[in-house]
Amino acid sequence: MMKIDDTTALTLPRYKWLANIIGTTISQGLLADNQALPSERELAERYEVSRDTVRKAVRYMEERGIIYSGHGRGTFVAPAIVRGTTRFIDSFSQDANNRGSVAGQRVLNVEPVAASMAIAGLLNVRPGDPLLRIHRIRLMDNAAVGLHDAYFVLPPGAKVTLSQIERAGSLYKLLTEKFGFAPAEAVENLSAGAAEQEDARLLNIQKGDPLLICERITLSDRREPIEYCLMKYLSSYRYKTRIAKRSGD
Amino acid sequence: MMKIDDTTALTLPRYKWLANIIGTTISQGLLADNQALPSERELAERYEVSRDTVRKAVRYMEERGIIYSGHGRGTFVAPAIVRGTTRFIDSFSQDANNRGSVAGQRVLNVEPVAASMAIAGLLNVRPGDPLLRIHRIRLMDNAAVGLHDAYFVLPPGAKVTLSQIERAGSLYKLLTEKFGFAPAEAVENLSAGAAEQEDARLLNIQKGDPLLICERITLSDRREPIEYCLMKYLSSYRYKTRIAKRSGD
DNA sequence: GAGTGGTCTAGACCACAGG
DNA sequence: CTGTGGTCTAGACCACTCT
Repeated sequence: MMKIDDTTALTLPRYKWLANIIGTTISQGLLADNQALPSERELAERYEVSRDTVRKAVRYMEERGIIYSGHGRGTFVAPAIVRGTTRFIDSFSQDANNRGSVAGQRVLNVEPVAASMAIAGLLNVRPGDPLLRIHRIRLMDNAAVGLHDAYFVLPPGAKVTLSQIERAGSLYKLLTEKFGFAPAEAVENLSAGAAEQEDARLLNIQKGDPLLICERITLSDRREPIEYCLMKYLSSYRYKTRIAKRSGD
Repeated sequence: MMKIDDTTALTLPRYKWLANIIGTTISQGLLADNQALPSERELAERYEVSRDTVRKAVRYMEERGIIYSGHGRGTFVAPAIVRGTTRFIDSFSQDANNRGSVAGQRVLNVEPVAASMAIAGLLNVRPGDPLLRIHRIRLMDNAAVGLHDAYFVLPPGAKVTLSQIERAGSLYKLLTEKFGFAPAEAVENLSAGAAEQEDARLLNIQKGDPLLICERITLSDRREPIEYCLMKYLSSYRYKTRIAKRSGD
């Protein structure tokens, strides 16, 4: 056995620790696109872990689109075009960072509301049950790019104020730390739509202009629905995503 | 060791074999949403495989959004709302099946073209290099729902005819079997846009109507770009996707 | 404390790619 | 033929959840 590791004295699993080392090397641009990595056996020896642990690190990075491997050929650095296209739940700020922009928001309204029949069905609560609604404009480099209309299922008595949200960098972080909001997975439904009068006013466009419409249901680690969010984005907004291998393996 | 298995005498890896058994049970509706599966140790014993093989099967299904697991709690059936939202490359026919609809197409044009500067850059070829362009209308239950304008990098001398495409159920299948086209991954870029005159005519809508615009670059197993496709869908079309856990693990 | 998933090891053999 | 990734095993211990 080795001494866990050097600087990252946290109890990080060894495969994630290894993945971080390799991932950092790649993100620093020290390895070219499609360049081969050392073989799994060599990595195992070099970092004093079992080959199976190396394989876990490799799979971990493959899932994230950082590297890919071919049977009998080797493991390689994924080209830049696919790196960083893996989506996460709080993807807006994420996306902004990837583009070198600054994500922002202007909260229009935060209020407790009673669940409508439509939303109650989606969130698995009874119509009339209390929800927290947060309506906001999303900004990118201080320019409005979209609208978010979110409805949260929060524990009774959870009180969120406008100033809290504005102080917090991330709404999700605030809800997670204060109210045990624990998003684990989300389902999104994208389509195109035309701007309504109100959308047009808020986004400073014309009524009828095209918008990217995204409906999202967020699920907890127990797969209970905890948020419904209706998002509308300007046509200049880009939603990047990565698609895995074919259905037949 | 056991006798591999009963009917599926193929040399399917044991973890996929196990995943198929469990997956079939779930898709047949024999297990309720969020119902707990037997523990990994029990599955290992029952199916006479090592626990590690069970874990591989579990991870395999987790990636596909079929099940999920919680540390110290157990493994559970993913709710129907998330099952089947994992996207694959040839997703159009896939989507159609999931909705109980029939995917179709009407090929407008298939012709060799010289790469424009814009497309050459994306496909990593030189401007003027030969590409195969396939322009078609996508149908769902015989109604037009979108336009696909695809540019393929194929081996020199590859000849594809209109009748071949119309006979083949899937264009991807045709290209894969005939010309070694081997898609492994794709990057998609979604946005909203307004219908041009030509789009409106083909889709039978008004100029300026909102469209869901999807640009895709498909990569081979060696991560070389092999297809660029510009897709435009009616606002009634839904693009469903699933998002994994947060960025912090 | 009992039971669960999560990590890790040290071997083994198979399947594929490339000279 | 050699080297690579892919599969599989039989243990071990840790970390978490629930009662």
